[in-house]
Amino acid sequence: MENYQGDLNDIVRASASQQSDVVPWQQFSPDRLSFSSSTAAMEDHGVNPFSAMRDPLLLHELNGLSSSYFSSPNSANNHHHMINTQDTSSFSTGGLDDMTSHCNIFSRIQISHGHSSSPRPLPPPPLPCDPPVMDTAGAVLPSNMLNVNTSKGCLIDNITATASVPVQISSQRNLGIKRRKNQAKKVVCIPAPAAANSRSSGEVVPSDLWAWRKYGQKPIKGSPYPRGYYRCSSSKGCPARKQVERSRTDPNMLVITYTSEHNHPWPTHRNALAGSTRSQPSKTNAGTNSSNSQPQNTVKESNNNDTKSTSVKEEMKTEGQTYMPALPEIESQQQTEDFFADLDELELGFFGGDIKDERQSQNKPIDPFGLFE
DNA sequence: CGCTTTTGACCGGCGC
DNA sequence: GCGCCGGTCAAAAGCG
Repeated sequence: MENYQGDLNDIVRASASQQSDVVPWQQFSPDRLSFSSSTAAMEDHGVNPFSAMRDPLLLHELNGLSSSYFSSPNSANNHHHMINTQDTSSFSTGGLDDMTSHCNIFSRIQISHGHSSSPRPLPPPPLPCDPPVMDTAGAVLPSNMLNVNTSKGCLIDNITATASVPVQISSQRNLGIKRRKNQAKKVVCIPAPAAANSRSSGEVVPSDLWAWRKYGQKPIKGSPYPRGYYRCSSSKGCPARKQVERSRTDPNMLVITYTSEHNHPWPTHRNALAGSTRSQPSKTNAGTNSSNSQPQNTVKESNNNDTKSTSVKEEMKTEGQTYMPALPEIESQQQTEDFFADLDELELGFFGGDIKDERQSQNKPIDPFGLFE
């Protein structure tokens, strides 16, 4: 079985050898910053005190990533602008490959909210390779690196249709609901870590502060890459799920689909690693986790100039707290955004954070995925 | 011992 | 109604 086509090992191998084919990519523009992830699909969400928690996935890691791999000093003040929410319906697969192919693999990150209710104008055409953008905290990212996509029923290039299938939150099989309908999902496209980040099996799974347990893997029709199914193991009964798969069009991209939300605070520590072949309970993560019970996405709000990033800024106010429920002053959209508010923060994490600073202060090479440690 | 991953089987939604 | 396919379960094995 280890060599069957869908094995993530193959994914890794493929990623190492393949060039991106088509990567629908959306250029960030300052005027498209707002996070409008609210959707009717999330109405049943209610107010979850934990919904405002940020998923640290990639957050700290990509902080480091960004600062490590993109060292261009210019483009400060743009970090908010790098976050873009869009309707994937506006996605076009054309004309983007070149851009990405010219860039560092880390120049492409997409984050997609699952909503398409508010069609948005087509984005400006992407530039071949925008210069890196540095946030005020010093994180550097190429301006085309991150794409926040809000669309229920969105279709990111390589996201299979299931990512867009409306689903509903439910308990699992015992309720006879295997496909969650009308459940908002958030799709995050990140540069796939190199094989060096792989598990012992070669699987590439970026780690985050949540504890995820893999409960399944399925080959997906039409995709050479299997999809891994993970659930939150930090707390029993936590409905949070995520699916990890490689982009079928760009093996260098990892597509993570988040489903449901955590119903518990951030884990103060990861679950026991026994039996785990995780890529890295590494010093990086382990150190930060063990010494700090709060998420590492302590984003420094150093730039409030952009009034469009309401939700972003609101989220950033939670800095320094173990977790923070949705703040009351958050505008009407907030409640419905709660679900993926944490994921919204992911993007923020790309542009700032303590970890990066720590790493920089230590003058250590940044290893966003624990690849090189 | 408790956790993980792996993997085949099962189940239900959906399209035809 | 049937078959395909995606999502989940659960047993087995491995790891710390």
